[in-house]
Amino acid sequence: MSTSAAAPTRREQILSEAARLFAERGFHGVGVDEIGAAVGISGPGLYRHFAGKDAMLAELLVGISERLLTGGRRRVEEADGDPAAVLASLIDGHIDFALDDRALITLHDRELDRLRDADRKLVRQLQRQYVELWVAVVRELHPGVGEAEVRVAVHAVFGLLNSTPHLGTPGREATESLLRRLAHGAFRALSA
Amino acid sequence: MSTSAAAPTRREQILSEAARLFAERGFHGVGVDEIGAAVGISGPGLYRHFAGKDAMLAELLVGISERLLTGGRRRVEEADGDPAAVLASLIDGHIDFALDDRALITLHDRELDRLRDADRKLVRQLQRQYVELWVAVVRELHPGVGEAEVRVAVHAVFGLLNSTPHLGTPGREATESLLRRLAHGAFRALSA
DNA sequence: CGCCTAGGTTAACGACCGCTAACGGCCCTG
DNA sequence: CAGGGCCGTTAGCGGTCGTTAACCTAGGCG
Repeated sequence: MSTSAAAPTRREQILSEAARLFAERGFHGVGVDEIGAAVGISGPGLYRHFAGKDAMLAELLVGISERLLTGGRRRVEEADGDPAAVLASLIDGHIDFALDDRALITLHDRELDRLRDADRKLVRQLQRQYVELWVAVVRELHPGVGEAEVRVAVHAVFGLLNSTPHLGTPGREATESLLRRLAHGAFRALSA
Repeated sequence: MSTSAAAPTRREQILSEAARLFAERGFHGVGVDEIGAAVGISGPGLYRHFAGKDAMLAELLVGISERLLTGGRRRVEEADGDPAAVLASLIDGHIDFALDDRALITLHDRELDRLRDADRKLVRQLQRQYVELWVAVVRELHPGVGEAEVRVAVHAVFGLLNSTPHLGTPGREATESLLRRLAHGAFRALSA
């Protein structure tokens, strides 16, 4: 394993707490003093680890987008040739991500506009590539449906899967299987 | 007609522009000067119409929640007795709302925590009642499914329908019918 | 031992922001 | 025509926030 670590480094602690706070109260609603306090240091001590508050948000959003895209690509390769299996795997992966990192999911489509231009463009590009993964496989499964409609449907299913932050989960397993069924049901209705 | 007006009053102008700006850059990311400039007056002139920035957000969120709930109740009454017709009507109504007032949909689940305690409780209560409308009718249609699961499904479909802000609509009619199909497909998969 | 680096601390600055104060013009009404 | 809301304006206050500066301490190492 390359990027996994047993004990989280200080940088990772900060990122994790910042993600939680940003998701709870919004980027502008959280002060650097609060982020520092959440990891036991106070205020400007954060600047030993990050260039600024913007840099934390940027690293979070770029990281999410990269992880989503990388995981998606791996799943497409693993189930190559069988579009139905690819789609099922993409759905499962997205559900895992949504349930494991609710805070990041929230940030992902909420605070994108707070980034500097370069970072925002990078994140947008990664997001777009991730969407293309889904669009390609869904188009294989529903050849009669136009590309624009498929794109809308993919975004809509993202909205469905990303709704997890709003609900008090009634058991991880049950939620997982329920979301899976709902997502498949939505796609199934595409060319009905 | 009681509340409709031909020419928008200044208050309504302000609310409309504030909604747009809040949705674009977040509540904390928009200054009162910007809101004023958007309606042609500048800065503190807003205080002739609202007690403060918080009051604008409060009125927006309470207004959305009330309109959603009122519209939902009306639809339940109109199609009384036929659960399938009620659900179809609720879905259509929610789609209309999502497509007509994207900015408000965005605010609705993004800036709730910026409200004063009393306002937040009111909005939460209205939201909960609206959800209950959906849960009741979906449970009638899927008697075998537990209440917690139905609630999750309803929230998930809200996420699906509210995904409209993210996409560049390819024609209002087409988007409307597409979202309708996806939502029905998701619910259909509930007890499969 | 002496020193450098890593990772903290507190103080303070400059910018911004929400809001109030004080003021003025327009228009309607008696 | 006098007066009073209504609806603006500008000036400025008080607080907060991101960031920098200056300083301190512990630990590894030649």
